[in-house]
Amino acid sequence: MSDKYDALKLDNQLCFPLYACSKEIVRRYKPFLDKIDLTYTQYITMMVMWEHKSISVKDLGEYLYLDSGTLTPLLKTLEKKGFVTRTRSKEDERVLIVEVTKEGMDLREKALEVPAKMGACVRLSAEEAKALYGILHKMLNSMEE
Amino acid sequence: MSDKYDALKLDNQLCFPLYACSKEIVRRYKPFLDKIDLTYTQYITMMVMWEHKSISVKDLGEYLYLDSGTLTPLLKTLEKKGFVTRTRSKEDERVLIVEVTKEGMDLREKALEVPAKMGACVRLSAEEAKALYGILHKMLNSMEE
DNA sequence: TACAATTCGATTGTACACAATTTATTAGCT
DNA sequence: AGCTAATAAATTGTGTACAATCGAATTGTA
Repeated sequence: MSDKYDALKLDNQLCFPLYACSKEIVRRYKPFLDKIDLTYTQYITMMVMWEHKSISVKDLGEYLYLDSGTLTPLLKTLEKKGFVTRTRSKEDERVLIVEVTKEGMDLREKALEVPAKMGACVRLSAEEAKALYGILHKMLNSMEE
Repeated sequence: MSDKYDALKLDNQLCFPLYACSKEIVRRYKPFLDKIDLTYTQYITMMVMWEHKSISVKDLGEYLYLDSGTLTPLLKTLEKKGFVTRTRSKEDERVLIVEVTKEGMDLREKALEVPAKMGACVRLSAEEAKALYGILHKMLNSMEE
């Protein structure tokens, strides 16, 4: 019933459902995010912008677990769409400050329906959601070494 | 303490830690997978190949939640590396049969250490791992509509 | 004050992901 | 049999991800 290769079976992986679930959920977001002209990564970036208004690329990357290779082109796209501005810091020219524009803040109103609509897609009980949230954050913290 | 925008805060998202966790874990796999010349996606593809030996691209995609747009180039890479062959089915020329080669099966031996090494990276208790596994599979099932 | 080390963002290159379209083949229907 | 619909991969185009490297600016230190 069990052999030495059991640990290499897809069904026995913990990481694979995590990876698959993550992708499926992002796919579920797409129809709602299309309406406000954002991709999922742009959406979570805007979440940070809505809260912080002004932030460096470095700090943004730490919140989002993304590096400049991903953020630089993404922020240029958001700038082109008019949702953020990108300006070098006066105090330290190495630092690039990202700031949310009025259009970016206006988008927040339209984005309000996204979490509501998505909530209906992910059918988990309150206890399951809480357990999942706790375990994922524990994993993330343990991985920041 | 709470406002109408609470649902749009990164900290209140359930999907974001899922997305971040998934990426971080894939990043953790990299050093181990580099040793056997596979990316993470190629690794889970080989897991299916090790179990099934022979399978169509369509069935492979259903196991992995991936479509031909991702699988076609990935399988061509695995073919170039000598781990699989790609042949049209005699019964139905539309179907492409992927088969694992001897080199592909040999790789399984070298891959055995990967789950062992990764287990040490993901510091979860047995109960947490089991709960996570259950919740993720419930989500995946509920999303297959 | 020189200057080596560090930091920050941008760039480059590789590899996914997935929607949308295309092409070839097969199945279903009359 | 003839034609339409459906199916399976491949292709195209856009957008991440991330390692590695680069270049400019700043810091720490002798």
